[in-house]
Amino acid sequence: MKILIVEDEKLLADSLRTMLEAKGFEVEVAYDGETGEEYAELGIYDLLILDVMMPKMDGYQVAREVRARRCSTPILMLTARSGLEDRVEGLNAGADYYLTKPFDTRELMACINALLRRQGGQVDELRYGNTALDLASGLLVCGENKVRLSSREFDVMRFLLQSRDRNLSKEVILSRVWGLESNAVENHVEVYVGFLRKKLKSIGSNLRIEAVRRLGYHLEVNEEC
Amino acid sequence: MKILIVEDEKLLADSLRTMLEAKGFEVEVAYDGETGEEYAELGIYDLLILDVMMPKMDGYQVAREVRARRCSTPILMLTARSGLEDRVEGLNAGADYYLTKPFDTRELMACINALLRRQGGQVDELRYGNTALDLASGLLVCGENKVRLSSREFDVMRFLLQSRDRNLSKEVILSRVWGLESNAVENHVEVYVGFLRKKLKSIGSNLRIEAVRRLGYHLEVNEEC
DNA sequence: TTTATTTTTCAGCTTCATTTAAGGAAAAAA
DNA sequence: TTTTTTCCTTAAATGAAGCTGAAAAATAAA
Repeated sequence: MKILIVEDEKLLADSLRTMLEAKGFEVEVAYDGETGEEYAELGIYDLLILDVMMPKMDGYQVAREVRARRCSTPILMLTARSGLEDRVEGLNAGADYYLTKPFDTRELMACINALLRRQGGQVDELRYGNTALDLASGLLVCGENKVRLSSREFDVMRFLLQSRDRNLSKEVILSRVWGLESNAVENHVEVYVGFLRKKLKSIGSNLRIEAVRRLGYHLEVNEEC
Repeated sequence: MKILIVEDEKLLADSLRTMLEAKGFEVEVAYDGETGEEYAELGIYDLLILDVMMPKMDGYQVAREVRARRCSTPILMLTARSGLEDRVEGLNAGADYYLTKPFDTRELMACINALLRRQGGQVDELRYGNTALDLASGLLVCGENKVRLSSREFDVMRFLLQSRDRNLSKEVILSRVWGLESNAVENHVEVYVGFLRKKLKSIGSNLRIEAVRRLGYHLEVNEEC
């Protein structure tokens, strides 16, 4: 699970990151609204945590922009302002939850879990076609047949499964799986798609990873199978 | 949109109902937890509003039972208890939002909208006639039939759909789709219009790309179809 | 350490979306 | 009518995008 924190106070941002990483989340941080929006719109996160009070571009604006771009990642708003108006504005801007500082760790975790649960985060396997990816064991299962996926293969497969029929560009897959800072190249995606195709075939899956030139990859259920 | 209110205080329940009905929702009320659970598990509601403090079966329990039955309707918890423990318990019981009384009407509406918005499942597509272009997958859809568009075809089709009945000269299409710096020629547009016509026909679309001599192309809905 | 596994790099190969080009059809102009 | 212009269609050429196998490098396991 990948979380983006948009927060200008480095101290708070870093303590949040530490806490979430301890809970097993992958975390990336943007220290201002513009960068935050840019990252968020990649559509590679499972959750956005936005601070409201930030210089230049505040959290409301980020939320509105992100939603205007039809990006539907859940948004948790975090702020010291506890007024009614603020809560209403936050929710109307596209946030899914509004939490006021100071907040308790358990409360934050409860919120995050509630939001991810709805997103489908609580499931322990991803199914599509005749195939399932067991999230706990990292096994790709089709009937009696199973293969073990390496960690990278697993990440790519999960992203494809989570995004179903949506088209994913290599760029997006790279930033989601290898991370924004990584210097991985597009051929990595091609190679891993190759690995996955081989493994899908080996267990008799009816899933196909289709390439659409210039646009990316997407999963499909192959009917004649 | 259908909402179930589970609330034992008749006064509050009725005022909520009135308010929500005024906003155009269909509302049903259960005055105790057991009835509430029973109704909720029908799975016919778009949202549950649960009071926490109720005789016999409280809101937490209702939420837990409903979730245990794998019913995923969004739950809004409503309560006078504002303690941290309560909020955490509510969220962990399966609620999606926790609102403390007394609450403002606008805030409640903002919450409800936030929850329903998420429920709606964002689809972004361009519709016209009996046909839709799914922007996420790049598919051109007409009822049961779909075709995949190539990257160029997609760009041209999107531009045509965005401009609806307006007339688009080849020059404009070229500069918009191929870019200003490109050295593409007008025949490219002609060829791609040909491709799109073929694909539109293949899925039984009633859209037609009409040519107007010297002026360009525009989309039309063909009535006799 | 050695060995095994996973990830990255790279070069050559394949393929198919796009481009090019040319001839035909239809409309407009002369 | 003939000529000219504009649009349509088809088919072949091309080139960039994607695929693959094998080796190198990195990482984990024994």
